[in-house]
Amino acid sequence: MVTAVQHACFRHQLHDNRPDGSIVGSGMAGQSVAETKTEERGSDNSAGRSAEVDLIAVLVAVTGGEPRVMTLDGGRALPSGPFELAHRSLQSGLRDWVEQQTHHPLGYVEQLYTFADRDRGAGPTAARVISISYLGLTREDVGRDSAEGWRSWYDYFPWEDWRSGPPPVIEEIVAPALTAWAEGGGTERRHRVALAFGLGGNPWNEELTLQRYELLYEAGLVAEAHQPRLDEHGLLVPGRAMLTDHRRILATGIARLRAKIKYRPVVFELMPPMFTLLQLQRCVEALGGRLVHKQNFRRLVEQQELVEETGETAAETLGRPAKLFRFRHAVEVERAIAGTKLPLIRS
Amino acid sequence: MVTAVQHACFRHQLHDNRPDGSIVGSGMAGQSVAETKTEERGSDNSAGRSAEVDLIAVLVAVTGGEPRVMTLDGGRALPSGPFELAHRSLQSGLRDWVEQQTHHPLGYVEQLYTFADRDRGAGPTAARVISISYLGLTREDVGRDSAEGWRSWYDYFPWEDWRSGPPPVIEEIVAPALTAWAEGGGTERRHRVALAFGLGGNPWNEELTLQRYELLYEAGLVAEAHQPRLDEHGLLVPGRAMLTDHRRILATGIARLRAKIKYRPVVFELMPPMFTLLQLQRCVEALGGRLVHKQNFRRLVEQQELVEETGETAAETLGRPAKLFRFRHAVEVERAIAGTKLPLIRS
DNA sequence: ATGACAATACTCACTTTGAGCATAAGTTGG
DNA sequence: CCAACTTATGCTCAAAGTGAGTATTGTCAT
Repeated sequence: MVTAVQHACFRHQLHDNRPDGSIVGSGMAGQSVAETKTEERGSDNSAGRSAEVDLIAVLVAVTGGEPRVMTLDGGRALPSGPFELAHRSLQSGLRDWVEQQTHHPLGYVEQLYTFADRDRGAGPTAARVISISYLGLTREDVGRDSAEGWRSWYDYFPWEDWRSGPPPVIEEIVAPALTAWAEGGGTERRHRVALAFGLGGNPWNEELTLQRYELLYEAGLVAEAHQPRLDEHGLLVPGRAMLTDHRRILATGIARLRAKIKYRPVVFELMPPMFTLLQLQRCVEALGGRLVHKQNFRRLVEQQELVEETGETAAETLGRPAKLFRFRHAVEVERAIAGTKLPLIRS
Repeated sequence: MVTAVQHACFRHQLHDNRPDGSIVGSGMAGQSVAETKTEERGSDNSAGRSAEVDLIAVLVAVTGGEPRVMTLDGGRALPSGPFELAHRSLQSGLRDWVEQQTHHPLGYVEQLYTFADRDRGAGPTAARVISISYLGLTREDVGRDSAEGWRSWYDYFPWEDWRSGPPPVIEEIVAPALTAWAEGGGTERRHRVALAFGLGGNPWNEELTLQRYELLYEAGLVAEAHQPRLDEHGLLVPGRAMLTDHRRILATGIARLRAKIKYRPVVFELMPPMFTLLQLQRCVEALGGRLVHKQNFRRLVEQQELVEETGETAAETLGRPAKLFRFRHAVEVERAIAGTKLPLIRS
């Protein structure tokens, strides 16, 4: 526990929380703008008791060492559709829409977050919409009509890929722009920027994807399809835009996945039935946007008995042939037992 | 990562996931009942595009060493109300309802899960309802009109409190009943029961609260207010019932909180401004339902610099006076940086 | 054979945990 | 004031877990 207290936590007191529990404000004065942005951007009121409910999917696959997300409309939207009474459940509704729109079967799925504002996207007259978002993991079905909607998620967040060192975009564009913006916002704002983007000696934390996006949005540095702030500052951070708040939802999905692979064996949902340890490593690196220490990575995977040898070896082109492994599905059950990190008593 | 793979994970392929990512079925045949119970119990179809949206709160406090939850209606319901267009956001809507119904201010709040079925509670004619649930943490305002709706959450889940050893209910009632039920369900079902309840040599995992409840529900061993299965088996597991699916939502909240205190310093939301380390420990123990090793607990809290001395000591009645500490709010920011557990390269 | 390129094996120095043992500092009942 | 009790704090020790490298071993393309 203490652990109970081991990581980061943020307070929100009278303000809305972010999907990832990120910091919003600690009661200090000043950035009420920041604090109220996430779940409540505008929206006209009236009194009604029903709302339209949308289901949105962040469908992820990793192919060719790139993390990809399924998109529609030329990369501008995530698969989505309204929840209808005909749907058995939220998840089955989502599955219906995704399979219908992308012709891609959905495997592992988990709920991400429920948003209640679309103000970012719709005009001021837009009705209240509830967006229930899901994260889905699959293998890209190479060699089909697919490849169609799959795009590297780094197209949308170029500053998130640190696999070949700090992305130049940060030092060249993001950092200066954000720093300038933060000038007008007190220490708190500068602090948030430094933490999120690893400036001023702070280490980079790949899990803060959503916070970084929100910061950029708040600073008016990203444009979305419906709202091309193109000339406001004459300066925009690179990265492909999306409709309404789909890019925010994508950021939420990335953040969740980056955090989750660290404590649950979900990566395997993205791997083919058999793979080499290097392939597994590349997959993890693609998701995290960072390189990992090869030897230690293998040690972990093996000592945790997450995989088992298949007996076969990869027919690679270069170097010593690697053994092919398969995921030990048994761990799914075994690990259900683990979990705890409290300094428990007894045994 | 490998870590990426470190804990438990479950597959669901064509079935709905549980709020806590719990196991549902692994493609093996047999328990389709289990697999489809969570989010899709019945509900009549028609074609509509809007739904009623409810906000439900699991409001937690720890007083007198007991974890409490705020209830209404004589302990049969959680604070809740419909989301209306007049609400600024989901969270503010929730706050409005809770404060109006309980007269208790809401502090820390985080979204729990969105359910789409109320079949459990409402009759077959019930319209589609979306329930968006939240977890809230506060300090019980002792010495007010309050104390009113606060109930120990172990009233609802007696088998969850292991602070004074394995609860007798398990060996006496739960285990036999579940075992009998599992007989008719193949190895898989027996396995699930053993894992969830720590039978057959398996260790107890306090985080599986929701899975345990679901298992009991599936087995027809718990009754809810609207559906008092009282005589079906002539045997029911003890534990207070609630309206519709509120008890399930409560279980979801408990599970989430038990998991969260292990990696985020949220316990402090439940503590008074100043406290002794033993009080903090008791709070953690109350939540987890398990005892922790005192010395190691302190070591963790201190070495992680989660607290700082106030200089004062507690005016206790017994034993050596303890120092009073306060939470170091700075860690909220510092910890935002941490997070990673990948065997990263470089530094 | 010679390199190049990976896959694998092992080391080593710390750090982090799980479990206890030992003291210290008040309170309470003679 | 002393003995008995109760809780707070200090410390020790060994077993695991981690971060960073170094060394070897297979294969394929010259």
